[in-house]
Amino acid sequence: MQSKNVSDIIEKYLKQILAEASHVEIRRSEVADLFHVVPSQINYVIKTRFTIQNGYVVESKRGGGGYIRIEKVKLLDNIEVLDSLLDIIGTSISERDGGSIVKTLYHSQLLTSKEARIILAAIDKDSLMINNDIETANRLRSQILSSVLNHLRFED
Amino acid sequence: MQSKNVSDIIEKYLKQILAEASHVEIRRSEVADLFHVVPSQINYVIKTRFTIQNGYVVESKRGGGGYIRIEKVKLLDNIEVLDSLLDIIGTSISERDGGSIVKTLYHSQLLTSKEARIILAAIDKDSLMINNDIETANRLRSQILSSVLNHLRFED
DNA sequence: TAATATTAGTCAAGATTAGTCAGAGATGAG
DNA sequence: CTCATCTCTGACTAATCTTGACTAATATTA
Repeated sequence: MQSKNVSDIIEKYLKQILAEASHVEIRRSEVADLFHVVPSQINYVIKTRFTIQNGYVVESKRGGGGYIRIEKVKLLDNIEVLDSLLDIIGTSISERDGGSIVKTLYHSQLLTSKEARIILAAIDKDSLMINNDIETANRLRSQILSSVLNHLRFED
Repeated sequence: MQSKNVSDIIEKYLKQILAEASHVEIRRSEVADLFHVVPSQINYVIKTRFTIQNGYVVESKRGGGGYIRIEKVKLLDNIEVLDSLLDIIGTSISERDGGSIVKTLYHSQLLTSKEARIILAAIDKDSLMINNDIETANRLRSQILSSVLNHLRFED
């Protein structure tokens, strides 16, 4: 099962480092040079293979001394509930349904009551209303809830 | 963790002092000489890394005997600082400044690390971007952060 | 008080990184 | 063979760091 494309090879290279260390910090252009590809391909590899769903957290900085840092996080067991809730959230969700999602998470003991209240404050109608546009608020609510749920997959 | 730029190194130097003392007082030109940079780079380091968002208060004096003094403030002792943060949030705030505020709240033990990560997920650019409009995202971020901070203020 | 010396502040240009996006190219299933 | 999807490229964009010329405030000296 040889890797047929460079993206797979770069992925393997990074994961090999991550097998021994909890994180890896690279200079984008150096890794691109190493594999004789354009720098933006590194972004492609990261975007397609080091997602939060797969248990990776990526951060970066531009400018002098810039870097890309990939961290491997430990995924929790028993998170099927997150996937089913993510399906329900979809691309748009009402305040009422969003509140139900948060309650479910609380009752599943994935959130404390304080954490639940923080999220409710964030997806409140007043926080998300722009130009009195309910549909936009619903879209934003789904984006925020999805992002939060994806971060609940792991523990620090 | 190789700080490849001088600003990071100067930041680390100052924070090392602040880890032991509640404040640090420097002569700008001396620190600039120490790291072989122009004096105005010290201003850059302070402006980007020792803001009130980050939990620091800076004062200075020009002329003979001039100095720059950096003080680490404690949120728990200073309700006024929470007000300052709300002022800074205003009606629009960047992802960077918003992130700094959340991290400061965590370091001040007003948030657990999980609570901080939930908020960071909620105010992430990807969560708030609608129609690729950064200014709208900044406005939403300020609304969400204000809501959460006000919630924290009236809690135990 | 006025002139001079001694500090720090501001700002914008240039350098140095990473990010985005649309389109071209490659691959594989049917 | 064709279409859908994945991979790869490069032009353009954005963020961050570094520098230095100019400005402003304060202290000292004449």
